[in-house]
Amino acid sequence: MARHAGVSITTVSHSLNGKGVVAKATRQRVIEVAAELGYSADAIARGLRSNRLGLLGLVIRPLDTLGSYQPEGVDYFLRFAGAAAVEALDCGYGLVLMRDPTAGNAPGIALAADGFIISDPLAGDPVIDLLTRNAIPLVAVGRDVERPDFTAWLGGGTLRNVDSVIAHLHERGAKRIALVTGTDDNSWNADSENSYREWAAENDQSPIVYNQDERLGEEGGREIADQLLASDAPLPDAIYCLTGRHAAGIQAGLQAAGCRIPDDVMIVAGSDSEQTRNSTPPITSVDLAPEATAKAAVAYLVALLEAAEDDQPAPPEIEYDIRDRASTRRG
Amino acid sequence: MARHAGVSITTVSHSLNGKGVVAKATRQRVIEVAAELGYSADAIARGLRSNRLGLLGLVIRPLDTLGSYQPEGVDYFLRFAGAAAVEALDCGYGLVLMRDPTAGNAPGIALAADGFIISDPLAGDPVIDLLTRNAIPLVAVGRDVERPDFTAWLGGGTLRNVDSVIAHLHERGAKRIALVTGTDDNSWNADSENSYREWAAENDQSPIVYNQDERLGEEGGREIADQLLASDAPLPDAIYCLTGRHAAGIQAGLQAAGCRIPDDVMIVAGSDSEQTRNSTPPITSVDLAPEATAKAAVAYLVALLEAAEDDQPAPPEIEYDIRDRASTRRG
DNA sequence: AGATATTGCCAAAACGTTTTACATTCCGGA
DNA sequence: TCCGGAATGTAAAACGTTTTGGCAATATCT
Repeated sequence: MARHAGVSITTVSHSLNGKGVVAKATRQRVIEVAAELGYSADAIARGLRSNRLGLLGLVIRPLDTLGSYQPEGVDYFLRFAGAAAVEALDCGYGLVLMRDPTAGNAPGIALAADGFIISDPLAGDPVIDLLTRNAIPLVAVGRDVERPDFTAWLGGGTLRNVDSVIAHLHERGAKRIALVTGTDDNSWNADSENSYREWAAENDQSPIVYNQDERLGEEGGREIADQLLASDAPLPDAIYCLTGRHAAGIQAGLQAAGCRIPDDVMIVAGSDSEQTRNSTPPITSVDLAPEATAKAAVAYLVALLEAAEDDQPAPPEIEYDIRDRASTRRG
Repeated sequence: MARHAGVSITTVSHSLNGKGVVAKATRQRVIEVAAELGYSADAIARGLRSNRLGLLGLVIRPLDTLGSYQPEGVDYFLRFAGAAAVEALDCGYGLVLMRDPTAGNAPGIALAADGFIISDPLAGDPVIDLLTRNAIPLVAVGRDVERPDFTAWLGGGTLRNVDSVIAHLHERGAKRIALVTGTDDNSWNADSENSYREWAAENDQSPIVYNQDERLGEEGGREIADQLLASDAPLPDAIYCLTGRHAAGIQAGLQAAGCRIPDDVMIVAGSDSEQTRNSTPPITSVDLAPEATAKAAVAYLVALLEAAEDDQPAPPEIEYDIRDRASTRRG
């Protein structure tokens, strides 16, 4: 390239990057020759010098514990990943989806990313340890409940979802509201349960909480339905179930026992999915806005990477809507 | 690192990579010190030397033309991307989803990938040009119809889908079968239409073919329904519609005009999606097996990358199933 | 005219590996 | 005692950039 343009390697670099001092004419010529030759600087060599590859890593923790990366009907994460990849591209970065990079055979490329997005970190997440140890910037979606001083996370709105959902159910006439969470040790489960218990305490209701393994899917929901039916206590008149697949299973299980939805029991899912949209009746759900969240997370991370040390941006807020469906529409 | 272990940089490299000649004891010690320090070779520097980053690129062409990367209800591509990412990880690679790298502001990292997967290349696809010019190995899903000598592609089974679908419809009693394709200039559309026309010629049926822009989604399907209804020719008694969203729109459009599905017209979609699963009646569809296809594509590409020049592997075959639903189940 | 800036370019160092080719030590055999 | 070869380790080159410092040549000032 340098030979073709009749200048030094240095001048080529300066011309193409707009750095240094190069005569306009020379710069122009170099740019033309580069275009003609289809030349562009090798990203790896450039990365070696600058320690910036132009690559973001994405780790979706629930998929690590779920084992499968294609759980049927759970489209939240794939939509999240797709949207994140696109937003990254728009910011001039590539995005690599990875599994837990602390687990054994992570590809060497893992730690070469400029920054990371961790979706739903576990409590005291070792991935966050690894990254901070290597001084790699990261942004989390959902907080690490054991790391209160780590503030670069977004998605705090999920906390307020509990209140919105309870308000929604009250409005529709619910009196005794139960909560069903997953068992992953993340803030989505933990904070939701805490908020719920707070509300119960404030309203003199004895809390009704079930925790069910996310991996069990609809079948796990049916189990919860059985437990509710077998319980001595009367059935709640509304159930807030964080995961969509559990919600669909609970609804099916209750219906199988002759229980009418929404007239006997109303159901809300904390995460919209194909199952909640297409159950009969369709299940009212919180739309966690995977695309918007992903975009916000990427934009925030990029801002973090490109900001000066001294004026770090604050995490963006995200608003979630309730998709009002027949499972909470009485009469 | 070298200092900590009291050996030269060379010996560290040799020890960790199992190359060169190092005394067993020395190698052991180096490995221990590395583990203790949490040291592992910098992927970028290594990449610079070896020209291998451990990164695969994925370009999904239909999403480039679709404009959006999250078309509602089109889950094929996100499932494909997710599965590809996971399989890549299992093979020790990271996977980067990219847009058309020939279009302007591609991230520099684009050409640093070790190999590429191109899903549904266009005719004479410039992305394939770019990659071959840069000697980057690639694998396509679907062939480039203008590049008959390019053989590293899989998914030829889509050709046979036309036959299977027609056989299925015949079996259910269809006599006049219409075809609706998209307008993207790829082999999925082109080869399907060719196969259909061949079949029509062989069976003395005058072909009924509509082409509709993929981007129009269900609305585009309704338009086709209107055109069918407005046509002088009698309605076909079965429609094979390649995209799921068009199929759902056609079904809705015909139903709105009082046409009964499947009794008056049967419908088959060439690609399963949320719309085909959840229309009333549910639409019989070809399951394009995005996960299996993605896995096969990645495995094939990795085999290509790691094979010696002289024994290149052959592309794998993929089988597709027809999901038999009510839209083709008469009386 | 001589001193001092300014402009335009380049050589060389640095980034952290892998690879090649060579240096040292040690041993056994002549 | 000397030599050849095996065993072990290392120095140096190479990968393709960016960055730093400097050197001419030209322009500007006194």
